[in-house]
This record gives sequence, structure tokens and C-alpha cells, in this order.
Amino acid sequence: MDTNELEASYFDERLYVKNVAVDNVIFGYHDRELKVLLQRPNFQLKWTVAGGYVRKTESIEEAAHNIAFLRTGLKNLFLEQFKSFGSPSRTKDDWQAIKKAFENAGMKSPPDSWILDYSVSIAFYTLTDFSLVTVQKGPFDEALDWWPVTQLPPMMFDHAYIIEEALKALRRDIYHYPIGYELLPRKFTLPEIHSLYETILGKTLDNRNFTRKLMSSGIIKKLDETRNIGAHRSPYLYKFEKKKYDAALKNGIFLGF
Amino acid sequence: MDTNELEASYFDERLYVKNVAVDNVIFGYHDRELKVLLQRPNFQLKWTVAGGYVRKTESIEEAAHNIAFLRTGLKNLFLEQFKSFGSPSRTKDDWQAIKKAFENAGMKSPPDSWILDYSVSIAFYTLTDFSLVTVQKGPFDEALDWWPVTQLPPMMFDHAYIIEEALKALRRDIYHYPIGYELLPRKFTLPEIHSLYETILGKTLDNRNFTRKLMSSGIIKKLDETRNIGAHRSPYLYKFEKKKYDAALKNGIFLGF
DNA sequence: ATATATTCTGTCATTTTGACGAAATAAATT
DNA sequence: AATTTATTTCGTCAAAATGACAGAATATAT
Repeated sequence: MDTNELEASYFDERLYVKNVAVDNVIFGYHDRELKVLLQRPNFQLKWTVAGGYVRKTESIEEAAHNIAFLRTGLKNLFLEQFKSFGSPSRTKDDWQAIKKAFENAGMKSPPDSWILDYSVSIAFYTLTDFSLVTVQKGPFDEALDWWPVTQLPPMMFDHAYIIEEALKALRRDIYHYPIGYELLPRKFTLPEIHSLYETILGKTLDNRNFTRKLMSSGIIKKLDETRNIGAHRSPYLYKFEKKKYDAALKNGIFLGF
Repeated sequence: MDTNELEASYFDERLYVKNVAVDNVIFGYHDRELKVLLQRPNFQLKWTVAGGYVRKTESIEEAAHNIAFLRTGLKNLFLEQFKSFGSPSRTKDDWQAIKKAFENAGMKSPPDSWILDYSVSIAFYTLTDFSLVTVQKGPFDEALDWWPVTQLPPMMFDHAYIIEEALKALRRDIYHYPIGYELLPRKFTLPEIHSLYETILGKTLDNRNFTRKLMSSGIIKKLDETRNIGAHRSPYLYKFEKKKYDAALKNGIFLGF
């Protein structure tokens, strides 16, 4: 099935689970900023998190992976479910706006039964190496772009809140999982991973103490290469130790920065 | 609306959200064991977690509180959402069994559209002071009882897995929240809270080091009373410091046992 | 050669941890 | 009334982890 076909069959109650949406907060890291991939539906001014529906033949995790794949072109990304959202009228108003806009444009809009009924969102966050992503708009979207989590555009539904909660979950998980592995390119420098942790945790970390702790965990390894950064001392490159990383994912690790 | 009326209206698609269930793993602590409150539906041999559906007029959190209230008689319990579950046929087989049993008994059974369609469970865990609970069976249940998490009976659906995941979440959260407050009576002894932590974490903790750490957090306070435990030295009673506790809930606390 | 900006390495006092043993106490037993 | 038993409670010490801090090395531009 072609990508557009796939999404175009949304709202077919025979294929998709009604009342249940999956939202996926896709994080990337670039220019010392944590960014999130957002889409803006046709004719709309406000943005949404990457989202979609669940086919009756798949699990919610598969649906979330699929959403990530549709927008980034990447499979098997690191993906964590962090919370579900459901309350009367959390989506109603903005759905009505979308419906109206579609109708004004002479386009087919989602059926009322999907819009006016109760809507539960199961939310995941996804971590990805920014540099590997090639963004791909969906058939109902006018725009798809990375936004810094510190400067989000106006958001539809409760999606600003969903991103807040995703950040909370990420900040909690960063203590238990070596999250840098997912957000950084395969080879990276100490200042890069240092800045990543500062960005996610929103606080400054003493570089010497940070390095000491990270190295003592044994999860990253110094390479024999350096990166040229222009008029400055060239930082060494590092990479994650896959074995240690897998163990850390499985058993948890404690990184108390 | 009366309690039984409330639950009896399940499966009315005008009132309840289709495809979405809420399951609530209700934990209590008694006799040095962590227990979970389970129900056994009519004519069934296997048990389920406390569960129910979401009214279209309420949030999923309200639904979860309501389920806890129906089974324990208690309101405003400590309740955390930890994960949602959704995959094809996670509930189908056992639902068919229930349907058949209801029909054999000449009772009205849930409509096929609710049974055969996709089912998402939003799962919460609830912590409660065992001694305050008065268990209340639901209208479709033959039994409702506390079971030690270490010796569960045969479970329906994927509920054994759901309980496992609830335990994981609890073990994760115990490091960030002073969970003892919810599971213990207002006044308790050091050996009691010590044993609670050992039980939840599933490992022995040196009593002297445990006490040192717990006291240094300032979250509990020694009282001037002791409890008589028969032929042994009488342990002092302690209570949680409400202010410290509230701050810990809000900002998190770190208790690395 | 010098200036500038950034990376990298090391020390020290303080705090926290983990592993122990021994004294105190309430009731039952002799 | 002394002793035994089971439990609670208090204290010490060496090792490890933490937090605060300063200075040397290096890549290029001037």
C-alpha cells in the first residue's frame, strides 16, 4: 500500500479503530536545540504533533512506529509510550475548525461521527538523529517542520500540553536510559553530548564532572579521530558501546546529573 | 445514579466510549505482602484487574477514580496512569468465553460489536491503605479479593502482563515519590515501612542504612508513642510530614535505596 | 608571534554510601 | 527474679561518589 493511500483511508471505521488516535512527539537535536517535528493541516494556522489512527490489524506500538516512518522515512526508531489523554471536548473545537475549512475548500472532510465523539490519544515520544530525517508531509498537511521545544508555534487541541508531558517523560527517562544514543549521530564529541544533556535537562552541568560520570559508566568510548571545528582545538570523537548500551536499555542505568 | 445502575449501563454506545476500557491495578499492603485487588466475573475461573468503561462525559482519570471508588468505597485515592495496551485480539478469546458462559446461564451478554472489535485498555495503578478498604463486588462479578502479587491466580486477557507492568511502574515511581504515604496507615513503625520498601523493590535493604536515608530526607517524623507488639521491644510510631510529602509529590524526591 | 576561543585534564575537601556489631527492650520461660 | 528469645535501635569506619574549582593544550585568525 502506498503512503498516501494508507493515510487517505483514515476514518474508514472498518479499517481503523474509532475513538482512538496515536500522537507521536518526534524529537530531534540540532544546533544545540531540542526540536520537535510538527505538522500543520491544510488551511490551518495552528500546528499538531505527528499523529494518526490505529488499524484494527496492528498494535498501538506498530501504529506509532508507522506514524514515525511516514513523517521521517525511518524505521525502528526509539519510541516510548508516555501517557494517554482522554476527556470530553479535548479535540472538538479544533476539529470543527478543520471540518469547516475543508468544506470551504470543497474538500471531503472527516465524518461527524469521528469528530464529535469522544477522542482518546495514546501518546508516544520518538527520538531520532536529526541529520538522518527527510521530512515527508502527509496528504492532509500544508506544512511539516522542526520547531524548537522552547519556541513552539500555536498548537491545536491539547497538543501543547502533550508536548510538555513528553518533555517531562523524557527528562525522567534520561536518568534511566542512555538517550544520547538515539539523538546523536553515530560519532559525536563530548561538548555535543554535554550540550545535549544540558538542553534536555534545562540546566548547566559542570563539564569536568559530567565527563567524569559519563566515562565512568563505560557507555561511551573515545575514538582515535577528531573533528575539525575551525579556529579551535579539535575535539575527539566518541561513540556508544553497543553492548553496554543494550544492557543499559534492558536493565536501566543510573545517570544522576 | 446508583452503583449497580451505573455499571449495568455498560455497553450502551450512547453513554460509553467504544473500544476504550480503563483497567485499574489497585495495590494494598498487608501482612508484609503487596496485594492487588482482583475480580472474577460470573461463571469464570480466571480473574481480572478492576476495570470499566469511560463515560462520554468524563475524563479517563475520572473513569479510573470511579472504578477505584466502586471497588473500594474510597475516593481521591492516589492514582497513576502507567501505560496503555492495544493490539488485535488481546481480549477476544476470553471475551468469547465470558459471552458463552453468560448465554449458557440465560443472561444477557455484551453485544458482539464491543467484544469482537479492537480493544484498548488505559491502565492505572492505585495505592491505598489496605485497612480502610471495604471491598464491593460489581454486578457482573462472582468474587472480589486481594491477592499477593507474588501468587496471582489465573488471569484473563493480558491482565497478568498488565500487573507486571504496573509493578515495574511502581518500582520506578518509588524512587521519585514517597509512596509509603499511600499504602501505610497514618501512623506506622520503622520496621513496617522498611518491610514495605523491601517488598516493593523485591530486595533486602540494610535496616540501619534504610533508616538513615529515610530520616535524612525529613519526610517522616518520629512520634512520642510506641506500638505494643507483644514479646519484643516496642517500636516507635512515625508519621509523614504532610508539607514535605506534598513538596515531594510536586517536585519529585530522590530516594535511592 | 600573538590573540582568541574552545577542548581537555586534575585536585581536594565534603558528603554519601555500604558493610558491620552491639546495646536496649518487652514479654515468655525457668 | 534471673534468664532466654526475638525484635528494635543506635553508632562506627573505610571506601566511593560528588561538587567546586583552575590551568594547560590546541586550532586557526590576526
